[in-house]
Amino acid sequence: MSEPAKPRYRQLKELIIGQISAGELRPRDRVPSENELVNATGVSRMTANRALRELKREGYVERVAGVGTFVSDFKAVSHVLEVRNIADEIERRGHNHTAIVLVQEKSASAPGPAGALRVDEGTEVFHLVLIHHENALPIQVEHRFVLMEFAPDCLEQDFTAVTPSAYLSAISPLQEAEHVVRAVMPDDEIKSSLEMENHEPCLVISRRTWAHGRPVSFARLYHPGSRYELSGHYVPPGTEAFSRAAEGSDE
Amino acid sequence: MSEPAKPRYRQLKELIIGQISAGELRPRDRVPSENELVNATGVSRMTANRALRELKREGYVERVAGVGTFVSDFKAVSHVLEVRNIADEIERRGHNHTAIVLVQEKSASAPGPAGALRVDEGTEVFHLVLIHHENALPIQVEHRFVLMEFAPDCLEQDFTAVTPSAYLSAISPLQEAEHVVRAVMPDDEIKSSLEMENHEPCLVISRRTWAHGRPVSFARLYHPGSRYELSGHYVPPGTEAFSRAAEGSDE
DNA sequence: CCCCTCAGGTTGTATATACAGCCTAGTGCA
DNA sequence: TGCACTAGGCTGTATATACAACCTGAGGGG
Repeated sequence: MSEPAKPRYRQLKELIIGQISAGELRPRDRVPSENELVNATGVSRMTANRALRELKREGYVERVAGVGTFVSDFKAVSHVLEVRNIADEIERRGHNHTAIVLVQEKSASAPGPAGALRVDEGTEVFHLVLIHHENALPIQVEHRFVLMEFAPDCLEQDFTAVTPSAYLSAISPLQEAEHVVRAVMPDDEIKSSLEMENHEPCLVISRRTWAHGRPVSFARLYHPGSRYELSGHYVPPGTEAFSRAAEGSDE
Repeated sequence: MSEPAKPRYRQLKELIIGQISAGELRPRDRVPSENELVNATGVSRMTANRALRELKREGYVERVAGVGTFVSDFKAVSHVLEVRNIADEIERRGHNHTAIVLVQEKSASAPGPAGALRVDEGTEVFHLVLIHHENALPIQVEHRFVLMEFAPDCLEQDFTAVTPSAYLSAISPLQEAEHVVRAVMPDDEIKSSLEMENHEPCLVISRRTWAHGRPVSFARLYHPGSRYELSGHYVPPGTEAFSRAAEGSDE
């Protein structure tokens, strides 16, 4: 084996995860305290603390100061729909990304985007429409609305080179995002842009990004429903559950 | 203020996040090393280490042993589509959840589920079909396939009382899940079960859960596309980005 | 000119120690 | 019986120290 000896705090974590996984420790059971782990395994308390602290952050256990550490009721069956920069997404697949800009203008915001951006209906915002291609196959139509004060040079950008998502991230690197996923029937414009069959449904991801504590950008991302799948395989930073599952695990 | 004095590692984190947020530290910029933080702020190196280690886990910075710490290109615009137990989901909204069991039997697995569960086509698996209601409105059709060896008493369960998801969690509390989201046109059975209009599309979440290092359950969850929305507001444990955004942040 | 080596800075881990804050259980007093 | 208090265990944080592993860049030898 190519085992350069796992660090001790990791061994401790895996020991405990193993006991939980094997049923020796059941939900709500008490996990050995830091000092008990010190006595049992010979590590220092700080090492035991790190192991338990990380297990807590990962959802395996809950800790109460003065009381103890307990196995979580059930590890949150988690998630994972990471939708970031479609260009990156495509690059990761080793494919080629190109984009066509259909609309790049100032316009009065419609009720939907206005509500999402928390501005009055009719407020001028930047409006973008792009078609993203993966190896010449249209894969996403992006309708985006951006607060003018947030990105004043939005009209001068070349969004075939840098996606709006990447551009906005560059302006304010600390963005949070909300996503809403829906299935709809596409209108004719979307349908032809994505070269879709007649009665094929469409997956719409509405994304709102926040900066400085308020929404600054709202986008509707249209995908051909059956052609493109959002896979749960990608592991966002900090999500360790999936990497464990992926790397074979039991030892 | 009701400030019981934040711990120093937290102050350090907020200091650095503040500098990134204000643009003083830009993506790819070098963040002060642990020792520099020690000299600058007077904390011990272990405290600086903890601050930087957590910032790394949260996606703010990247660290390279022997080189330094650097501001992330952009904080992964993250995610959040948490799909867990639909009953819990409905309860959280303060509504009433009921379920109808249409199918609960052993059956030979079709190619799709067989592939997902990594068994041969035709292998006998438990097959469930349920309709979930939120306040008498049909909200989800659940087609589920479970490995027989994993849940031998699957036929005796009353899934109107405990959802399959909760039941499986109880059997093996440590489950991981993958999700794939697609939009499709429902077949007649789904369409009538969900009381859908004629050409309304359908949101399908395919979920595969893992236990003991292998897939044990595969489900297709059908939602009426336009009636039900998966909101990104829920904050899963360990996702600190959203809670920060929620609690007001700048201090 | 290229390659090797080595020094120094940086992260990653581990330990021993210390104190604060929280909670529980039990003691003792009224 | 019922209440107040306390001792002890537990987590949370902080520090000082140590060594290993890693990377870069400078310098020297071929």
